[in-house]
Amino acid sequence: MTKVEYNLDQVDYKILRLMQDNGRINNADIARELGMAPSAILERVKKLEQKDVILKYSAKINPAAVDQKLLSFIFIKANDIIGEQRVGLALAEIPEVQEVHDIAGDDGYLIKVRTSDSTGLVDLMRNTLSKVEGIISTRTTIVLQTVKEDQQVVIPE
Amino acid sequence: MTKVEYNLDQVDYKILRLMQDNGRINNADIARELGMAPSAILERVKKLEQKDVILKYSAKINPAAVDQKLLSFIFIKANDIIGEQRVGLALAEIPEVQEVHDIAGDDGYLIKVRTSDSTGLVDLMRNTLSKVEGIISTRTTIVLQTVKEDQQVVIPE
DNA sequence: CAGTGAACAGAATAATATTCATAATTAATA
DNA sequence: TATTAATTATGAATATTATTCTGTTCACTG
Repeated sequence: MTKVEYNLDQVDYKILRLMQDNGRINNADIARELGMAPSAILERVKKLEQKDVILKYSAKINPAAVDQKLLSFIFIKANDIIGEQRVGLALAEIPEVQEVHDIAGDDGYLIKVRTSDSTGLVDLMRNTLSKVEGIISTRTTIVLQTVKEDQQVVIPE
Repeated sequence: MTKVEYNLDQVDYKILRLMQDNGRINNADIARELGMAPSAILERVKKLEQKDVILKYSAKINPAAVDQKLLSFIFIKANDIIGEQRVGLALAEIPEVQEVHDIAGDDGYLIKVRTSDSTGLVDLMRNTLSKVEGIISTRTTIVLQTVKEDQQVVIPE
């Protein structure tokens, strides 16, 4: 049980808002925005990283540009023991699988998968998913069009 | 119809891999990694941004740190006309809604929502979702635990 | 009310970003 | 295939940021 206290204040929230919106914003700009010294911002940001408030920085890449045009969600029923998650972890190892969620109700997982096209999806299911021990059944939902897709979180205050 | 040619080569792919993994990596480091001059990397990166291969940079924030501990997926049946997407766009405006996908089959949407807890979810559905015109029905799936969640895309070669 | 620690400012230094002129490479074509 | 044009890279110079460090303030505590 790792109970963590984050203890964030207004300034932290403002920094997070700026960095969530632009992961490459520099300390100088944040400092200007908040009317503080860049060195102070640097300290804050480092602390936010250490406290695991900021988990990672990443460049969002256009899936179409790297030929990953098909997005699908797959519900997977598994025979995992409660609490354990052998299947979930195995699914998480697959590069095309962007998300693995343990969901309530169906003793199963919901995963998000990106492939080049429907052929790629079929291949993935045949060659990779089928190799995962403990999968009982799957139900696939194809995405026709994505209206919004980000990881932006609502920041308080 | 905006048909785009991305025309990426090995070097671009390597850059994308590095930047997807670390959105704050600097040109100097990329240059060292690839055995090129930093100025050349800068040019490449700028081109990747202009071509919309790199869509955005962002800091991934720990949802728990900002009290957004509950993740849910909601299937939404709507009476949108095919091709149009009034409902989808309205859903996309809601800050708690991170994703809106137009899905095949059910003439509906699949959305991903983050709230503080189940109370927050209920509030959102009562106060915000219910205000969206054209929603026929919803079916909610609660996430108990997330095993993996990123936007990393498989980069060729 | 001295002592301690956290947070910030400001100055100095180190590192990186950016610009630009030139060279190398590649592609196009006569 | 030689020649030109266009693209891409280099390397040096400069601008901007990151980072370090010292000193100050302020809140808290014994």
